[in-house]
Amino acid sequence: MNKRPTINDVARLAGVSKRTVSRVINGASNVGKATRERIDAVIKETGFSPDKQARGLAASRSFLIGLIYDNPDALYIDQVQRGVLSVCSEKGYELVVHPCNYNTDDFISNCIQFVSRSRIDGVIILPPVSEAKELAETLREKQINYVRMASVDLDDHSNIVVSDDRAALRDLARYMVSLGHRDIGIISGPQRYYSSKERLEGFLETLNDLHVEVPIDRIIEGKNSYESGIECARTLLIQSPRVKAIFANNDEMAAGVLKVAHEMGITVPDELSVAGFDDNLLAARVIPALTTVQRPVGDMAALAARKIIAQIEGTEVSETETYLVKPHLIIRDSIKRV
Amino acid sequence: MNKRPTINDVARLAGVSKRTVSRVINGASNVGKATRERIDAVIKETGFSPDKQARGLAASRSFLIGLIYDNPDALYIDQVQRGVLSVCSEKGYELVVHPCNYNTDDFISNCIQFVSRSRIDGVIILPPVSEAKELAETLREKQINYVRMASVDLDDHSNIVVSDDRAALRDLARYMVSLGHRDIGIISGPQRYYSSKERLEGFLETLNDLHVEVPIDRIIEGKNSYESGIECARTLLIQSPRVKAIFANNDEMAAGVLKVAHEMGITVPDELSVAGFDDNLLAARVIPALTTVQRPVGDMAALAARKIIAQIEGTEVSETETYLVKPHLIIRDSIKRV
DNA sequence: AATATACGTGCCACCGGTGGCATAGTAAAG
DNA sequence: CTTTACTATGCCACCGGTGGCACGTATATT
Repeated sequence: MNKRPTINDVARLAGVSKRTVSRVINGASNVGKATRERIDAVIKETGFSPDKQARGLAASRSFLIGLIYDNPDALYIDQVQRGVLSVCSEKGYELVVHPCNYNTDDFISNCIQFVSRSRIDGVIILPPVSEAKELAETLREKQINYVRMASVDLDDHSNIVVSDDRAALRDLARYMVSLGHRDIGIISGPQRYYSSKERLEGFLETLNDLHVEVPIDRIIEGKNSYESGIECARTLLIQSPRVKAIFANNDEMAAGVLKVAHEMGITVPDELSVAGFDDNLLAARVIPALTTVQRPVGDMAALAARKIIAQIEGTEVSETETYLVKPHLIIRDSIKRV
Repeated sequence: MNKRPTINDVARLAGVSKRTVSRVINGASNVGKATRERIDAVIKETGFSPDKQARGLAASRSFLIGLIYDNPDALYIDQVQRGVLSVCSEKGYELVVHPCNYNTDDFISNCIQFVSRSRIDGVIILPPVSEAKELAETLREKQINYVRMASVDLDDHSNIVVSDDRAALRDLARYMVSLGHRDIGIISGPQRYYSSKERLEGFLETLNDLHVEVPIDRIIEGKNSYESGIECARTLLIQSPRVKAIFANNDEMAAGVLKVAHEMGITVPDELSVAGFDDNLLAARVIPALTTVQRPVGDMAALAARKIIAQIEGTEVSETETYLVKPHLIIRDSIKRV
């Protein structure tokens, strides 16, 4: 077809200079009303929309937002993407995804390359990569805009959105105890991650307040995978057969617990209660459906997107925009009163 | 820190014109060996890498590949993204995601806008959007590069990658019958999708060859969701209690069948066998683990990426590159010999 | 009435590359 | 020893916008 109209076409048709058209499309204030209307009309008529490449080249911007992660949970990623995109598309940005490998040496330079090569305007970093102190420092040094999503408050509030996992785990602990549970086992996440630590501590802290003891041998550190859940559940249930309730650091591992219980002929939730975390795809599908904790992932991601765009455009985030969101308990069938 | 080096810096340092540097970074053949080496050295030394924006503006390219989809299956999307990215990053492209709403009126213009605004070099279209004839036609008209992923061969082989669902379903049918199943029920997918039709037909066709009848009232059309699976399973199992095996069009619905069986006190696989499709996250986690069909999604996506890049760069895809891949049966615990 | 201030607009350079063409240098052909 | 034919390289315009500054005109100030 005929080529897309450019700013020059619009300028010619409206009988003004391209500079003025540029002002209009950027919403500059100092344009005469009549002129603005004329130009708007031409824009509508021709279907003109500015070329992001050219705009980017001239203004040193790309209208691209990067998403950096190293997370196996596809569902989580998907929710994040949708949340970010809902904001992006409205503001004229596009989302470029960049899964990476957190454990390689060139991980940081890889991310920097990614940003600088495509002139990405800003990046959103997902856990657990978001916990990498060094990455954040490098980005800050290079003056690259970033926002982290995390479970702990470890940055300026304009650079982070955190879910209060600890508070959610307090709720879960109270809930379990209120149902009469005293013999509790835990399959924690890797303690090198803040998020896993937060959850464990929030849980233990509250149990402690309620005078419920969890002997150290009833706490097993898992790796957050289904397989790891199976392994840990076996160890835990053999080693401490009196355990009547298990909290697993995520739904994947909780599913592993269900599997092992089934193998061992233990009925859930009659003989054993199980709680997960994430409200994964699995959670509602598994039998019995898992009682778990749901983070408002999409909302968090949208908030992160709003923050990064605010940084990029230099508009301050409104003070009402918070940085802390609280996950909430989803009660299903896997926990039963003793 | 100090700004990124530009082509001008490299040219100056190497004592040549920027045009020659441009030739080197584009792998043009007509550059003297000595010159090339000198330039390469400077590039390495300075860490120069060409600015995609500028390159794009000049050459009318963006080095961006778009991914268009309207698919609720996060796991599928995730696998696709990883597959595409493995090829992209190697060839210097980035991936821009664009979930959309297949059912809105402006769906097509929305996609076109997406492509033209960011000058996306080419798009990969996932099912079920990939079945939209009109979209493909519009793209072709506008000379936008595209590759579709689908379950039916409905385009030039350079524009499509198809998984042979029909063949996979033939295998599944043979497998079920070989295990003695004769009383088979089906929860199909929406028949307006080719993929669902292909699966149903492949399955029925083979059962027919093997002289197994499936009465029409044992075929129920579902909507591919878990909830729909539950609903259809209820109808089917109440209406035709003699059914001893069910094929569900995807794992989500198969999980629904499992749920209903559990509710009704029917043991799977002892009293009822169940098969799914997709090898979803659920498949292995659910109890009993689902026998299902796995498509090599990542490989298909990588192939699609290679095809789209070949189109963009004008290099023909090697003839050995096929367009057809065959899914394969994953045998787990949900089907048992009668 | 003269001067200062503000506003609306246009001109031109520039962002960092690529395309087309001109040109110098060198090798092959006559 | 020319003429021809390449090969290697450079020059300059251009892609489609934005930034900085100058300029003309209208309004406010003294």
